[in-house]
This record gives sequence, C-alpha cells and structure tokens, in this order.
Amino acid sequence: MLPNFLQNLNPEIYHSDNYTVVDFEVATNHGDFGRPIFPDNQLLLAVWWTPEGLVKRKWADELHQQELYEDLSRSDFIVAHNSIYELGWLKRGGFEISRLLPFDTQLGEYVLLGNLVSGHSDSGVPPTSISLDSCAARRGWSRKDPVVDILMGHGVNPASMPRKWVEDRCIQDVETTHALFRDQLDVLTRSNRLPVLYTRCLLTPVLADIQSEGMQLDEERVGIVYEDHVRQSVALEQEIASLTGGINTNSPKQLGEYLYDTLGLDEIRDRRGNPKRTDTGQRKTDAKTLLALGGKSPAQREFLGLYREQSKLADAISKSLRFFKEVCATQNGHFWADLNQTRTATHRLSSTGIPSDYGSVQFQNLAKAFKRLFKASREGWLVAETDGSGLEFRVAGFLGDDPQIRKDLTDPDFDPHVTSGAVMRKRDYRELLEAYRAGDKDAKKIRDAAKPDTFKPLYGGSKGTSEQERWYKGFKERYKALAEVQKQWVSRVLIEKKLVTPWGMTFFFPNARMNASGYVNVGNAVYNYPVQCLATAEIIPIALVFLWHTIHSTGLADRIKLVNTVHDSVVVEIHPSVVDEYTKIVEDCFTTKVYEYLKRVYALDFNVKLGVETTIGQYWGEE
DNA sequence: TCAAGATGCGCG
DNA sequence: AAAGCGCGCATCTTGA
Repeated sequence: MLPNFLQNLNPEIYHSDNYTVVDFEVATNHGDFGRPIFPDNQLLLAVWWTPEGLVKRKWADELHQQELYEDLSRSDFIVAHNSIYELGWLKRGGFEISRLLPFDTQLGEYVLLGNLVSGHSDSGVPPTSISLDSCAARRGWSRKDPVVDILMGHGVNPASMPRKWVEDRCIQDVETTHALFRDQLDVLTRSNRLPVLYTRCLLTPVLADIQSEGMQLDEERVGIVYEDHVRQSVALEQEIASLTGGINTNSPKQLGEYLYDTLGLDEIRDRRGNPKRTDTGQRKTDAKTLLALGGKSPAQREFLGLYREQSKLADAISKSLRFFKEVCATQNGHFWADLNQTRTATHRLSSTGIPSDYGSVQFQNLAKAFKRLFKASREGWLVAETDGSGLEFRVAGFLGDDPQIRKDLTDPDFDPHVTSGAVMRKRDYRELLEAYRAGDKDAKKIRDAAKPDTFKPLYGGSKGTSEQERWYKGFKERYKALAEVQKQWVSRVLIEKKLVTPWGMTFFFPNARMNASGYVNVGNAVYNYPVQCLATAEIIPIALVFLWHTIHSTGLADRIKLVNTVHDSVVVEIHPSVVDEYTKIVEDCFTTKVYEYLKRVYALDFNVKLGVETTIGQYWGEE
C-alpha cells in the first residue's frame, strides 16, 4: 500500500496540526558537515517539537532515538530545514523514511523565491540565501547564536563544544523552523503555491535514499581506459610540444597567441566583420571556435588536428579518469555525490561532488562515453536507465498548445534533427530522411551537425550564420502557437516583473526591461523557465516519487535501488529477477501516474503523450 | 601567496 | 553590438 499522503495527493495535509518539527546535531568526525554516508560521523543530539506542543531532546546516536521515531510515526508530516539531512540520518537509524512526508522550510523559502535563489547575472539580480538564519533575518526574527554559528561554519565538531551551547542552538533552530513553517504555510496557501511545495517535498526522501547509495565503478574497465587515455595523451602532448616549442595549451592566453599570432589564423567574425571574442574581449580558443577556424595551411591543419584530440583526452583525464582511478584504488570503486534541491532557477536538481584529495565528480555531467565504466555495486545485479524521451519538446508542446508539435510527436516520419538539417542545407526533407535511414554517411553528417541547432530557437536563439538563422526563423514559423505563447510570457513579465505558471510556480524578473531595439534582457530565460521547470522539476520528480514508493510498497525495495537521476532520467540497480516488473512499473510512473498527479494536484490536463525508454545491462548505458 | 574571476567543457 | 536555457569542476590569469 502506498502511504496515505500519496494516495490522497492533497497538499492541504500541511494544514493538519499533527506534525513534528525536528533538528539534529551531528558529531562531524569525518570533517564534513556531518553527512550520514560516512560511518565515522554520528548523530549527537535530536531536538523535536511534538504534536502535543512538547519540546523533547535526546543526546544519543541514531540507533537510540526510539522516542523520536515513535513520535514521527504518528505524525502526518515532519518539519525540518534542509530535511534531506534529517531524513538521511533517520534512514541510517533504521527508520523507514518512505512513510514520511516532509515539510521542508528550506524548500518553502525556495518556492517562495521562485528563481531568485540563484539570481540572474544577465539582469543584475544577486542570489538570495535561504539558510535558516537568513530566513529568520528576512523576517526580523532573532538570529542564531553567532559564536556557535561561527564555530560550526569553520568546521568545529559539535561533539567538542560545550553541551549547553549545542543544545540551546538546536532548540532555537527547532523554534525558528517551526515559526518559519507557520509563516510559509500561510503565504504559500494564499499564493496558491502549496501544491508546488508539496511536489518538492515529496521528492526529498527519494533523494535522501539515492544519496545514501552512491555509484559503483568497474575497476578493470577504469584501469584500461585510464591507461589508454594517458598513453595517447602523453604521445600527443609531445607532438604538440614539438610544434609549439612548449606552450601550455591549457592556457587560453598562450593557446590564443599561438593560434592567432604564430600560426596566423584569422578570428571568427560576425557579419559586420567584428571578431567574436570572450566576455572580456579575449580571443576565443574553445572547441567550437577551433572547428570553425578550420585551418588553411598544412601547419595550421596539423596543429588543430592534434590539439582537438589531445584536449579531449586531457579533459577526460583531469575531470573524470584520474578521480575514477583513485576511487578504485582507495574506496573500492564506490563514490557518492550530493543532489541539490535548492540551487537552480528553474527548480530542477543540480549535483555536487564530494571533495577528496583527488578532486570531486558530480553525478549529472559524467561524460556519456564513461557510463560504461559503471556497474551495479551488488554482485550479479544489473544497471537500468530510464529516461523521458524528448521531454522538454513535449512539455513545450503542452504549454504552447502547439498543433504542429502534437503532429510531429505522432508522426513516425518526423525526425527533429533531419528537419533542422534539411532547412539549413536547403535539402528536401523526405529525401534527406530516407538517405539517413538508409545509412547514407553524408545524410548522417548533416543530421549530426544540425543537432546543436535543433532546439536553440526553442529558447529564443536567433543569431548565427545565414543557414542557422534561416532555420531559427523556420522553427518559429513551424511552431507558431508555441512562439506566440512565449511572446505573451515575455509581455507579461515586462508589465508584472513576474510570471505565474498554470500550476502555480512563480518566477520573478525584477529587472526585466526592453531596450531601444526591442531586446528584452530576460527574454530567453522567460522562454525557457516554464518549460524546463515543468519537464524536469515537476514531471520527472513526480515520476521518481511514484517509482520509489511503488517499489517500496510492493516489496521490491531490496531488489531495486535508485542510484542517480539526471534531469530527465533515473538510474537504478536491479536484481535480474525483477526486470520485467520494473519495466512495467517505471512505464506507468513516467506516464499515467504523471498525468494523474498533474490533474489532481495542479488541475492540469496534460494532454501530450509522454515517452519513456529503458536500457538495462551489466553496465550503465549498455544493453 | 591566495582568492576571485575568466575560460572552457561535461551533462540535460 | 550581439544575445538559446540550466548547472559544477579543473585550470589558468589577475590583482591585492
């Protein structure tokens, strides 16, 4: 049975008086801020406010908090600030966190601020802090004890502080969190954003569970790929050094001097003849620019060819492979990362690596080529990846109520990249599609080259070569209804300085303005935010919530483990015996369950078909 | 010497 | 004058 709150799907549950407010202090023996994944950290103190209005405290580790666990079991929901932390510790203490519904006051503040947490540098909006202390300060409430706060901020272990200091702080945090909850509940309700908060909070226990898992590398594969990369990289480095006389190609400055001064390459220019430069007016040296440079003389072509290869290898080594090798050598190939719920403007997740002596790697930008280095951490299990195919395009079709997108989605002969490629290269669509499908190399080239341009106009991209601009105009023409809706969003933002989406999520653009030539400084962000938000901050989280809870309520939790999620996808470790069950469940969760939830919680009639695809194998991304 | 900014690049 | 959006990490440069 799914827990009651998931059967009822009613955010009004937060108006119940039957809740518990919790704050933990942790002995941070590991040297971080007390992550529950590290065994040397330990729960130190729990303080909680009970539904009866009692403030209880217990100095004990996570295995000796029975009274708290009993109080939580009879509560409708748990209130905490950054509740993923408390949930992680509850899980480690053996508490079944799938029975818990959080009201997270950090998420509450995040929802109230919309996109303002991350700020918007293009329009001069600075980020806003949502720490408990900042939330209190904004409301004119008393701040945290500065002494304890500074100590903790500098990584002093609470276990070595005077008990009274720690206890007083923990009690005060519970009181502040409680007051913050009451305050936010009122504002969220009046502004019709309680459903959005509800969706955010439903996801948190899922993330706490995912974060406790981590991901597993295959030591043998890592070793082979690492050695191979290093060998090739060193060889190429030597060839390059003999050409350049030993410049540091990692330095954009030195590389630029070599390319443009020594080799005499011409900079890429816009149509007016002005060179395309970096923000500070330096000459560009990125891969895209180098590709466009081409190279005319043999010397130019030789260098560009070698450098293109070498920079890819060097990047792979410094960003991924060196870390992977060390993880295999020192932590059995297993590593963790944080999934952050309150970082992005659009409320999608972000990920941060956990620092180590050999760098850190986050979970959402692992090079696709290295997925095959990951396997299940459990002997004999498989790795499955499920993703929502073409998700943002479908969501744009829904929000723009665009008949052409609907038509394209149901047309078996629609290929988005062939479409953009055909327009840019002035080729007949049918003919190009058939050539591509027949395996024609040139057709595939055209399609691949078109990929980066296919969705650029979806978010306002309009400038480029004449070929590109022809397609960007073509896109707006093809998806007229969507373009019109996006224009209306921008008009509204210019007048109201905010955008309220049909499901209540609200974005703020306090510095929105149009310049003399009609350019709106936040226009492209306005085009993007509702689409990215609905797709990756609502729909996929909803799917994850149902997937996770269904797995738990059907007794599959010890044979299916969620281990990662990357915007439109989820990665699980799975026992081979339940592959068919998983496939059925996940398809239902990524489609039907989403429609039902959007209808019941947001009153949205999501009438565009969602797509779902699963890949299962011994390694991540391999069949 | 150190921190912040700039650049480039991986992902969706 | 030109301008797709959202992130985080490694490396180099800059400036105090």
